[in-house]
Amino acid sequence: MGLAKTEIFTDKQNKIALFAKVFGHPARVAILQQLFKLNTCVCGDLVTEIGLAQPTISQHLKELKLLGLIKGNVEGTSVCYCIDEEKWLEMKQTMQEFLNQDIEQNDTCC
Amino acid sequence: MGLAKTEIFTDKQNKIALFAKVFGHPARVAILQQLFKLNTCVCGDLVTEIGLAQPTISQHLKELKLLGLIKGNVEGTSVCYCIDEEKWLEMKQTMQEFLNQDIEQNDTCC
DNA sequence: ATTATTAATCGTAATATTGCAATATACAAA
DNA sequence: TTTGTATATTGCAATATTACGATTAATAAT
Repeated sequence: MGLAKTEIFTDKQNKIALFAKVFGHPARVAILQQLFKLNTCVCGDLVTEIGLAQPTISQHLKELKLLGLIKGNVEGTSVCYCIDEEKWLEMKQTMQEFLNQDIEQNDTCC
Repeated sequence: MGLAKTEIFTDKQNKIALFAKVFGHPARVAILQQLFKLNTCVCGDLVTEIGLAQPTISQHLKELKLLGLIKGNVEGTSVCYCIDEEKWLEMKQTMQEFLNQDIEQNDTCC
């Protein structure tokens, strides 16, 4: 299979999984950190900064763009990518709600 | 390949990616939510609660256990799984540091 | 001892992901 | 218009993930 049975889960569970999945690769983590650091950034910078081939970076950028976490502006022959702050906030809230879960009662089982 | 080049990233970037990856499947999100809700929980309950086959749930539990986020206690013929609160806290701090990143300067590129 | 119950493991099919070389596209400069 | 520069797309090989049937292992109950 290799195919998640998304239809048996809630929208929220699928949403959390989708956001988490995109952070599940160190290259995408590194790209996002770079975009936060230098708010202005072209793809070429990322290729030299991170040690992956240009098509590979381009592919990772595509996934981040697909989720809406980043947006790109064409600027001559290069493209300027940056964080979509609104979407980032939405994602952050979804993830933090999940991370901040607390144990309801402690029935001392483990 | 299908193989991430972890050696070119920092330990922290790889750590974030590893934690995020385990949340990158709705079944594991659902399992964790169940474990938070009922602090005492056996694998069988999860199989009926979530709609996946027993071996599939067992496999997802294994991944969560491998990362240390949950621990299991044998209790007769069944196994009682629960959140490892200490590890969860460690993970939470790592992830929140990443999520709470802020734009450094705003060079109005996008 | 035999049988039932529960969870783990094995094996395997289907699909997804990662990475890159080669190529295409789009714009700028000469 | 040709040439250079920067990014996207295509195609593909290697590996990973997901899901589950069949089986095994371990304990409980009879």
